[in-house]
Amino acid sequence: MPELGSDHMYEKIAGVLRDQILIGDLRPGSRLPTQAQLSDDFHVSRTVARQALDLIEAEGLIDRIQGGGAFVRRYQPLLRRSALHYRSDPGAPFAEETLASERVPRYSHRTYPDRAGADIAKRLNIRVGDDVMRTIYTSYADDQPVMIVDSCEPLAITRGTPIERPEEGPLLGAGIVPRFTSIGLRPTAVVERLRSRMPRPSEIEALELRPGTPITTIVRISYCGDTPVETADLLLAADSYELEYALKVDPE
Amino acid sequence: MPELGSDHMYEKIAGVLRDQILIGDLRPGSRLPTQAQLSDDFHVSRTVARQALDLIEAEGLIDRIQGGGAFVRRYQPLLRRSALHYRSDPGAPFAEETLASERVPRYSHRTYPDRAGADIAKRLNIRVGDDVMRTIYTSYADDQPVMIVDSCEPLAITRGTPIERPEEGPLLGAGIVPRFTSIGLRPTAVVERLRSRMPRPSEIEALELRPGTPITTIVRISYCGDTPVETADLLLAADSYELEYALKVDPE
DNA sequence: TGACCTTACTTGGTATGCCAACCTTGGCAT
DNA sequence: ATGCCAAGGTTGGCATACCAAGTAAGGTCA
Repeated sequence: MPELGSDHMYEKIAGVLRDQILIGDLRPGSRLPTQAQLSDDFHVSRTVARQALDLIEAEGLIDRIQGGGAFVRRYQPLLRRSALHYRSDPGAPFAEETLASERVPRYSHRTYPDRAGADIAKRLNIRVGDDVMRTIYTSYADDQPVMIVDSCEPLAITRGTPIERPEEGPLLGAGIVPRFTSIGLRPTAVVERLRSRMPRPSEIEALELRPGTPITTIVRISYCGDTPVETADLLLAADSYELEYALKVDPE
Repeated sequence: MPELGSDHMYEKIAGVLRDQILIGDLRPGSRLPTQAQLSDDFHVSRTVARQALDLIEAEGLIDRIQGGGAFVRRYQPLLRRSALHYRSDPGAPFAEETLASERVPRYSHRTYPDRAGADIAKRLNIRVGDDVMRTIYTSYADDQPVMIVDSCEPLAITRGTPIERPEEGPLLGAGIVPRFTSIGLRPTAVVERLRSRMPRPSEIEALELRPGTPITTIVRISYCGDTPVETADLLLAADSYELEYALKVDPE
């Protein structure tokens, strides 16, 4: 059935290494044979051994260090749960989900007033140029960047309220539900739209992505009834996250 | 600022081509310069031109045809909406979402009784070896495979009912909500857990994936109250799908 | 006009070779 | 013991070269 085991040597070598990695014969962190070793073992040139490593590197299975060797990559994703992020009680979803994986959470942010562009305006159902409060977060787990969030809230709604600046006050690090609830605008729905693809160079740099790592982009809009109260673009390193969506089926 | 523009020629060439593609200078479907052309233009060997193409191919930006050339890849994902799949009315979610993108839906399936393995048993809260009805779907849009679903339902629940075999009877192609509702077990919640990563060879084959295309795996469990009534493993071609989750925030 | 075939073009697989960059380790000196 | 440095090992970037395999286009033949 599966015609695996191509007649091309570089694919054959890659296949052997891939199998050893996936079977667990080669454990995470362990070192692969050197290129010289591989070319010896398989009776091919180093060129071909390198192509084989190129291949499984693009599959996200190994890390390569110039002068150092190739090593089996670890996979330890965080779990991002909708139930955690969009619950009512205050709390720090990101910190909790990071600690749940026994890793150290940290994030930085920058908040500033901005004007809505065409895209944001459409999402928030406001006019282009209208004032919004914009916050950009970078989240780290064990000092490794795992997520970047670019969030916008219409100032027409939040201006003058205690939550005008998201990262000030008692609800620091809390989700949007408790925040807007605190000003009497309890969110009723959140819509997330996601895509996964290979990253652009700027994204590779921002998330310090290694080769063979896809990213997931999420466009989020939070509603209170029919009015959008917040929108955000999330950028996640796909190898750092598993996403869980808990959906309630409405009764008729 | 962004130190884009490496000092390595293959990255430089890849950068130029990538920019032209992303800017839209090179339109989807259009042909890139030949390797010979590139090596001429940039004064490098064909080896380096090939490396540059290898790179943007791994990013999912181009398709290459031996003897034919390299072409800018198209991106036309379907939209998979939770609201569509888990609504109450009967209907054919996959057909609808495919037609919504003006493409031709088609799917094949195979249904057979099976025994639960450790994983399935745990998800369905039954014992290992218990009877389940298993159905494997392969869905196509314009004859291209875009999704594979491996679904299991405990026969302890469905045996003898009209929905024992999912793809028989009047609710053909319908979602799980109307199906289980028809036997008096209206599902109340669905949990989906997703991951994105580069595909294994078997997955590349099954979904006819091109290089640089990640996949998204979804583990789904459908509940009626606290009892799991169905579980499934979904495998999606990431370049064929955009996923939308509409979440209702529960009132305190 | 349509089917077929030849030919030039283009890409893919692989071998060699060379040097730069980087890591690792062991030895030396303080 | 500690720090520094040199040497060897290993990977990365790139040039050349050759042949196989596949495409595309034009010409021939029916």
